[in-house]
Amino acid sequence: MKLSSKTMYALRALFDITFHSHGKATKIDAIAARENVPPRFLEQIFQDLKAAQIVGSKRGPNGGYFLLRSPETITIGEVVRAMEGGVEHNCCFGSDAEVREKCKVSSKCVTSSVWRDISLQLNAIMDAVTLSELALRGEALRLTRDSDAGLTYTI
Amino acid sequence: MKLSSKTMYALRALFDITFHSHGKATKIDAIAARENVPPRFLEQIFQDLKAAQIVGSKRGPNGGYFLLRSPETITIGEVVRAMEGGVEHNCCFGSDAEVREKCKVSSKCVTSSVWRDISLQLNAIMDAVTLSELALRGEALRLTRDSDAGLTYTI
DNA sequence: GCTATTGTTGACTTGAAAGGTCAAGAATTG
DNA sequence: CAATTCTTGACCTTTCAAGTCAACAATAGC
Repeated sequence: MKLSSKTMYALRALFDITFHSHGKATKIDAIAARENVPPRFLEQIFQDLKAAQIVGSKRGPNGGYFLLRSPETITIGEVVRAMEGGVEHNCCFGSDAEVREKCKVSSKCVTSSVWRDISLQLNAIMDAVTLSELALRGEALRLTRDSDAGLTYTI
Repeated sequence: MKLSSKTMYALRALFDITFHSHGKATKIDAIAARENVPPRFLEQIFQDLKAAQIVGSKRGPNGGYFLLRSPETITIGEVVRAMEGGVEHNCCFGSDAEVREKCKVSSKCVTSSVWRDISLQLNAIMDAVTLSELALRGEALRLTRDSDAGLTYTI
Protein backbone atom coordinates (compact mmCIF):
# COMPACT_ATOMS: atom_id res chain seq x y z
CA MET A 1 0.00 0.00 0.00
CA LYS A 2 2.62 2.51 -0.91
CA LEU A 3 3.26 4.40 -4.09
CA SER A 4 6.32 3.55 -6.15
CA SER A 5 8.98 6.22 -6.10
CA LYS A 6 8.39 6.63 -9.81
CA THR A 7 4.87 7.81 -9.09
CA MET A 8 6.02 10.04 -6.26
CA TYR A 9 8.62 11.59 -8.54
CA ALA A 10 5.97 12.15 -11.18
CA LEU A 11 3.68 13.91 -8.74
CA ARG A 12 6.50 16.06 -7.48
CA ALA A 13 7.60 16.96 -10.99
CA LEU A 14 4.08 17.95 -11.97
CA PHE A 15 3.72 19.95 -8.80
CA ASP A 16 6.98 21.67 -9.68
CA ILE A 17 5.76 22.64 -13.14
CA THR A 18 2.46 23.88 -11.76
CA PHE A 19 4.11 25.78 -8.95
CA HIS A 20 7.15 27.30 -10.59
CA SER A 21 6.61 27.71 -14.29
CA HIS A 22 3.38 29.34 -15.31
CA GLY A 23 2.67 27.97 -18.74
CA LYS A 24 6.30 28.03 -19.85
CA ALA A 25 8.16 24.93 -20.96
CA THR A 26 10.43 23.65 -18.22
CA LYS A 27 13.67 21.71 -18.66
CA ILE A 28 14.12 18.34 -17.09
CA ASP A 29 17.39 19.37 -15.53
CA ALA A 30 15.80 22.35 -13.81
CA ILE A 31 13.06 20.20 -12.31
CA ALA A 32 15.50 17.49 -11.35
CA ALA A 33 17.69 20.02 -9.56
CA ARG A 34 14.85 21.73 -7.72
CA GLU A 35 13.15 18.54 -6.70
CA ASN A 36 16.25 16.49 -6.13
CA VAL A 37 15.30 13.69 -8.50
CA PRO A 38 17.72 11.69 -10.72
CA PRO A 39 17.58 13.48 -14.10
CA ARG A 40 17.88 10.37 -16.26
CA PHE A 41 15.12 8.71 -14.36
CA LEU A 42 12.98 11.79 -14.74
CA GLU A 43 13.35 11.60 -18.52
CA GLN A 44 11.82 8.18 -18.45
CA ILE A 45 8.99 9.36 -16.22
CA PHE A 46 8.13 12.24 -18.50
CA GLN A 47 7.87 9.88 -21.43
CA ASP A 48 5.12 8.07 -19.55
CA LEU A 49 3.39 11.32 -18.66
CA LYS A 50 3.56 12.34 -22.27
CA ALA A 51 2.10 9.06 -23.46
CA ALA A 52 -0.73 9.60 -20.98
CA GLN A 53 -1.44 12.98 -22.57
CA ILE A 54 -0.74 14.81 -19.36
CA VAL A 55 2.25 16.82 -20.54
CA GLY A 56 3.54 18.01 -23.89
CA SER A 57 7.13 18.71 -24.91
CA LYS A 58 9.20 21.02 -27.04
CA ARG A 59 12.76 20.38 -28.21
CA GLY A 60 15.70 22.63 -28.71
CA PRO A 61 16.84 25.68 -26.78
CA ASN A 62 14.20 26.96 -24.39
CA GLY A 63 12.41 23.67 -24.83
CA GLY A 64 11.08 21.47 -22.08
CA TYR A 65 7.85 20.03 -20.77
CA PHE A 66 4.57 21.72 -20.03
CA LEU A 67 1.07 20.75 -18.90
CA LEU A 68 -1.32 19.94 -21.72
CA ARG A 69 -4.33 21.05 -19.71
CA SER A 70 -4.93 23.46 -16.87
CA PRO A 71 -3.95 22.23 -13.38
CA GLU A 72 -7.56 22.18 -12.20
CA THR A 73 -8.36 19.44 -14.68
CA ILE A 74 -5.45 17.12 -13.90
CA THR A 75 -6.11 14.77 -11.01
CA ILE A 76 -3.84 12.74 -8.79
CA GLY A 77 -5.79 9.65 -9.80
CA GLU A 78 -5.02 10.24 -13.44
CA VAL A 79 -1.32 10.52 -12.71
CA VAL A 80 -1.22 7.48 -10.45
CA ARG A 81 -3.05 5.37 -13.00
CA ALA A 82 -0.70 6.54 -15.74
CA MET A 83 2.34 5.55 -13.72
CA GLU A 84 1.25 2.39 -11.94
CA GLY A 85 -0.98 1.04 -14.64
CA GLY A 86 -4.66 0.68 -13.86
CA VAL A 87 -6.01 -1.56 -11.14
CA GLU A 88 -6.34 -5.05 -12.48
CA HIS A 89 -9.49 -7.07 -12.21
CA ASN A 90 -8.68 -10.67 -12.60
CA CYS A 91 -11.12 -13.53 -12.13
CA CYS A 92 -14.82 -13.27 -12.77
CA PHE A 93 -14.85 -9.50 -13.00
CA GLY A 94 -11.95 -9.09 -15.39
CA SER A 95 -12.20 -8.28 -19.05
CA ASP A 96 -10.58 -11.55 -20.07
CA ALA A 97 -13.35 -14.01 -20.91
CA GLU A 98 -11.07 -17.02 -20.75
CA VAL A 99 -9.93 -16.22 -17.22
CA ARG A 100 -13.50 -15.53 -16.22
CA GLU A 101 -14.53 -18.94 -17.45
CA LYS A 102 -11.82 -20.75 -15.55
CA CYS A 103 -12.76 -19.15 -12.28
CA LYS A 104 -14.33 -21.86 -10.18
CA VAL A 105 -12.97 -20.97 -6.77
CA SER A 106 -15.65 -18.94 -5.06
CA SER A 107 -13.30 -17.15 -2.69
CA LYS A 108 -11.51 -15.62 -5.65
CA CYS A 109 -14.73 -14.07 -6.84
CA VAL A 110 -15.63 -12.80 -3.41
CA THR A 111 -12.31 -11.20 -2.64
CA SER A 112 -11.88 -9.67 -6.03
CA SER A 113 -15.39 -8.30 -6.04
CA VAL A 114 -14.67 -6.64 -2.72
CA TRP A 115 -11.34 -5.35 -3.90
CA ARG A 116 -12.98 -4.05 -7.04
CA ASP A 117 -15.42 -2.01 -4.96
CA ILE A 118 -12.65 -0.69 -2.78
CA SER A 119 -10.48 0.32 -5.69
CA LEU A 120 -13.38 2.13 -7.32
CA GLN A 121 -13.78 4.18 -4.18
CA LEU A 122 -10.04 4.76 -4.03
CA ASN A 123 -10.02 6.05 -7.58
CA ALA A 124 -12.87 8.41 -6.73
CA ILE A 125 -10.87 9.78 -3.83
CA MET A 126 -7.78 10.28 -5.93
CA ASP A 127 -9.78 11.90 -8.70
CA ALA A 128 -11.05 14.47 -6.24
CA VAL A 129 -7.59 15.98 -5.82
CA THR A 130 -6.13 18.09 -8.61
CA LEU A 131 -2.75 19.63 -9.36
CA SER A 132 -4.00 23.06 -8.43
CA GLU A 133 -4.93 21.66 -5.05
CA LEU A 134 -1.30 20.58 -4.74
CA ALA A 135 -0.14 24.05 -5.65
CA LEU A 136 -2.38 25.54 -2.98
CA ARG A 137 -0.93 23.22 -0.39
CA GLY A 138 2.52 24.16 -1.56
CA GLU A 139 1.86 27.81 -0.90
CA ALA A 140 0.27 27.11 2.46
CA LEU A 141 3.24 25.01 3.46
CA ARG A 142 5.74 27.55 2.27
CA LEU A 143 3.98 30.31 4.18
CA THR A 144 3.95 28.34 7.39
CA ARG A 145 7.56 27.46 6.85
CA ASP A 146 8.70 31.04 6.52
CA SER A 147 6.69 32.45 9.38
CA ASP A 148 7.69 29.51 11.55
CA ALA A 149 11.30 30.57 11.52
CA GLY A 150 11.42 32.32 14.86
CA LEU A 151 8.51 30.67 16.59
CA THR A 152 8.45 28.71 19.79
CA TYR A 153 6.09 25.78 19.85
CA THR A 154 3.70 25.42 22.75
CA ILE A 155 1.71 22.31 23.35
CA MET B 1 -2.19 -0.09 -6.97
CA LYS B 2 -2.78 -3.74 -6.67
CA LEU B 3 -2.73 -6.07 -3.71
CA SER B 4 0.09 -8.56 -3.45
CA SER B 5 -1.03 -12.11 -3.98
CA LYS B 6 0.03 -12.79 -0.42
CA THR B 7 -2.67 -10.42 0.77
CA MET B 8 -5.20 -11.86 -1.63
CA TYR B 9 -4.40 -15.36 -0.40
CA ALA B 10 -4.78 -14.16 3.17
CA LEU B 11 -8.20 -12.70 2.48
CA ARG B 12 -9.30 -15.84 0.70
CA ALA B 13 -8.04 -18.05 3.49
CA LEU B 14 -9.86 -16.00 6.11
CA PHE B 15 -12.98 -16.05 3.99
CA ASP B 16 -12.62 -19.80 3.77
CA ILE B 17 -12.41 -20.20 7.53
CA THR B 18 -15.37 -17.91 8.06
CA PHE B 19 -17.42 -19.55 5.39
CA HIS B 20 -16.68 -23.23 5.85
CA SER B 21 -15.63 -23.94 9.40
CA HIS B 22 -17.82 -22.52 12.10
CA GLY B 23 -15.50 -22.00 15.02
CA LYS B 24 -13.59 -25.23 14.46
CA ALA B 25 -9.86 -25.28 13.86
CA THR B 26 -9.08 -25.75 10.18
CA LYS B 27 -6.00 -27.40 8.68
CA ILE B 28 -3.78 -25.53 6.29
CA ASP B 29 -3.95 -28.33 3.77
CA ALA B 30 -7.73 -28.27 3.72
CA ILE B 31 -7.82 -24.54 3.07
CA ALA B 32 -5.05 -24.78 0.51
CA ALA B 33 -6.93 -27.48 -1.37
CA ARG B 34 -10.28 -25.70 -1.32
CA GLU B 35 -8.88 -22.32 -2.25
CA ASN B 36 -6.19 -23.56 -4.59
CA VAL B 37 -3.32 -21.86 -2.80
CA PRO B 38 0.25 -23.24 -2.40
CA PRO B 39 0.22 -24.93 1.04
CA ARG B 40 3.76 -23.99 2.01
CA PHE B 41 3.10 -20.40 1.17
CA LEU B 42 -0.07 -20.48 3.17
CA GLU B 43 1.89 -21.59 6.23
CA GLN B 44 3.94 -18.46 5.97
CA ILE B 45 0.85 -16.31 5.55
CA PHE B 46 -0.80 -17.75 8.61
CA GLN B 47 2.27 -16.94 10.67
CA ASP B 48 1.75 -13.30 9.80
CA LEU B 49 -1.95 -13.47 10.57
CA LYS B 50 -1.12 -15.06 13.88
CA ALA B 51 1.42 -12.39 14.73
CA ALA B 52 -1.25 -9.82 13.95
CA GLN B 53 -3.57 -11.47 16.47
CA ILE B 54 -6.15 -12.24 13.84
CA VAL B 55 -6.01 -16.03 14.05
CA GLY B 56 -4.95 -18.53 16.69
CA SER B 57 -3.60 -22.03 16.20
CA LYS B 58 -3.68 -25.47 17.73
CA ARG B 59 -1.15 -28.20 17.05
CA GLY B 60 -1.51 -31.93 16.78
CA PRO B 61 -4.30 -34.10 15.38
CA ASN B 62 -7.46 -32.12 14.73
CA GLY B 63 -5.43 -28.98 15.09
CA GLY B 64 -5.38 -26.03 12.71
CA TYR B 65 -6.15 -22.35 12.61
CA PHE B 66 -9.20 -20.44 13.83
CA LEU B 67 -10.34 -16.84 14.11
CA LEU B 68 -9.45 -15.16 17.39
CA ARG B 69 -12.47 -12.86 17.20
CA SER B 70 -15.88 -12.98 15.60
CA PRO B 71 -15.99 -12.26 11.84
CA GLU B 72 -17.95 -9.03 12.38
CA THR B 73 -14.99 -7.50 14.19
CA ILE B 74 -12.28 -8.38 11.69
CA THR B 75 -11.91 -5.86 8.89
CA ILE B 76 -10.30 -6.02 5.48
CA GLY B 77 -8.18 -3.04 6.45
CA GLU B 78 -6.79 -4.87 9.40
CA VAL B 79 -5.81 -7.82 7.24
CA VAL B 80 -4.30 -5.69 4.50
CA ARG B 81 -2.25 -3.70 6.98
CA ALA B 82 -1.06 -6.90 8.63
CA MET B 83 0.12 -8.31 5.32
CA GLU B 84 1.44 -5.29 3.47
CA GLY B 85 2.81 -3.44 6.45
CA GLY B 86 1.29 -0.08 7.27
CA VAL B 87 1.41 2.88 4.93
CA GLU B 88 4.70 4.67 5.39
CA HIS B 89 4.90 8.35 6.00
CA ASN B 90 8.29 9.57 5.07
CA CYS B 91 9.39 13.18 5.01
CA CYS B 92 7.94 15.89 7.21
CA PHE B 93 5.00 13.81 8.35
CA GLY B 94 6.87 10.68 9.32
CA SER B 95 7.75 9.58 12.81
CA ASP B 96 11.47 9.77 12.16
CA ALA B 97 12.71 13.12 13.46
CA GLU B 98 15.97 12.90 11.57
CA VAL B 99 14.25 12.43 8.22
CA ARG B 100 11.83 15.20 9.05
CA GLU B 101 14.71 17.57 9.72
CA LYS B 102 16.43 16.79 6.44
CA CYS B 103 13.32 17.50 4.44
CA LYS B 104 13.97 20.73 2.61
CA VAL B 105 12.34 19.95 -0.70
CA SER B 106 8.86 21.42 -0.53
CA SER B 107 7.36 19.14 -3.15
CA LYS B 108 8.16 16.17 -0.96
CA CYS B 109 6.11 17.62 1.84
CA VAL B 110 3.23 18.50 -0.43
CA THR B 111 2.98 15.14 -2.15
CA SER B 112 3.38 13.14 0.99
CA SER B 113 0.84 15.22 2.85
CA VAL B 114 -1.62 14.57 0.06
CA TRP B 115 -0.80 10.90 -0.03
CA ARG B 116 -1.17 10.74 3.72
CA ASP B 117 -4.69 12.15 3.47
CA ILE B 118 -5.59 9.75 0.72
CA SER B 119 -4.30 6.74 2.58
CA LEU B 120 -6.23 7.72 5.68
CA GLN B 121 -9.39 7.73 3.62
CA LEU B 122 -8.45 4.43 2.03
CA ASN B 123 -7.95 2.84 5.43
CA ALA B 124 -11.36 4.08 6.51
CA ILE B 125 -12.92 2.46 3.48
CA MET B 126 -11.17 -0.83 4.09
CA ASP B 127 -12.08 -0.78 7.75
CA ALA B 128 -15.73 -0.55 6.80
CA VAL B 129 -15.73 -4.05 5.32
CA THR B 130 -15.64 -7.06 7.63
CA LEU B 131 -15.14 -10.77 7.20
CA SER B 132 -18.82 -11.42 7.77
CA GLU B 133 -19.54 -9.09 4.89
CA LEU B 134 -17.30 -11.33 2.79
CA ALA B 135 -19.22 -14.38 3.94
CA LEU B 136 -22.50 -12.73 2.94
CA ARG B 137 -21.17 -12.01 -0.50
CA GLY B 138 -19.99 -15.57 -0.74
CA GLU B 139 -23.48 -16.84 -0.15
CA ALA B 140 -25.01 -14.36 -2.55
CA LEU B 141 -22.52 -15.36 -5.22
CA ARG B 142 -23.05 -19.04 -4.67
CA LEU B 143 -26.79 -18.63 -4.94
CA THR B 144 -26.56 -16.73 -8.18
CA ARG B 145 -24.11 -19.28 -9.47
CA ASP B 146 -26.42 -22.19 -8.89
CA SER B 147 -29.54 -20.59 -10.28
CA ASP B 148 -27.56 -19.40 -13.27
CA ALA B 149 -26.90 -22.93 -14.39
CA GLY B 150 -29.58 -23.22 -17.04
CA LEU B 151 -30.07 -19.60 -17.88
CA THR B 152 -29.75 -17.89 -21.19
CA TYR B 153 -28.31 -14.42 -21.11
CA THR B 154 -30.16 -11.64 -22.80
CA ILE B 155 -28.63 -8.26 -23.38
C1' DG C 1 4.93 -43.49 26.26
C1' DC C 2 4.54 -44.23 21.30
C1' DT C 3 2.94 -42.62 16.99
C1' DA C 4 0.57 -40.02 13.73
C1' DT C 5 -0.69 -35.52 13.00
C1' DT C 6 -0.32 -30.70 12.59
C1' DG C 7 1.76 -26.21 13.46
C1' DT C 8 6.74 -23.65 13.91
C1' DT C 9 10.94 -21.86 12.51
C1' DG C 10 14.15 -20.22 9.54
C1' DA C 11 16.97 -20.88 5.66
C1' DC C 12 16.89 -21.13 0.73
C1' DT C 13 15.75 -20.30 -4.48
C1' DT C 14 14.13 -18.06 -8.46
C1' DG C 15 12.24 -14.61 -11.57
C1' DA C 16 10.54 -10.32 -12.20
C1' DA C 17 10.16 -5.72 -11.24
C1' DA C 18 11.79 -1.39 -9.23
C1' DG C 19 15.06 1.97 -9.62
C1' DG C 20 18.47 4.00 -12.15
C1' DT C 21 22.17 4.84 -15.99
C1' DC C 22 23.83 5.76 -20.55
C1' DA C 23 24.80 6.91 -25.51
C1' DA C 24 23.56 8.03 -29.98
C1' DG C 25 20.10 10.49 -32.55
C1' DA C 26 16.46 13.98 -33.89
C1' DA C 27 14.40 18.50 -33.62
C1' DT C 28 14.65 23.39 -32.81
C1' DT C 29 16.37 28.04 -32.07
C1' DG C 30 19.46 31.82 -32.74
C1' DC D 1 26.02 25.66 -38.19
C1' DA D 2 26.20 25.02 -33.27
C1' DA D 3 24.25 24.75 -28.96
C1' DT D 4 20.49 23.01 -26.64
C1' DT D 5 16.97 19.95 -25.31
C1' DC D 6 13.92 16.11 -25.85
C1' DT D 7 13.76 10.92 -27.81
C1' DT D 8 14.64 6.24 -28.13
C1' DG D 9 15.98 2.13 -26.57
C1' DA D 10 19.35 -0.70 -24.59
C1' DC D 11 21.51 -1.77 -20.35
C1' DC D 12 22.57 -2.58 -15.38
C1' DT D 13 21.95 -3.60 -10.43
C1' DT D 14 19.52 -4.43 -6.33
C1' DT D 15 15.48 -5.63 -4.05
C1' DC D 16 11.46 -8.20 -3.23
C1' DA D 17 7.50 -11.05 -4.24
C1' DA D 18 6.45 -15.68 -4.49
C1' DG D 19 7.29 -20.05 -3.46
C1' DT D 20 9.94 -24.33 -1.55
C1' DC D 21 11.91 -27.14 1.93
C1' DA D 22 13.56 -29.69 6.04
C1' DA D 23 14.06 -30.37 10.67
C1' DC D 24 11.77 -29.55 14.90
C1' DA D 25 7.95 -28.97 18.66
C1' DA D 26 3.54 -29.82 20.52
C1' DT D 27 -0.58 -32.51 20.99
C1' DA D 28 -4.24 -36.14 20.85
C1' DG D 29 -5.50 -40.76 21.04
C1' DC D 30 -4.37 -45.30 21.69
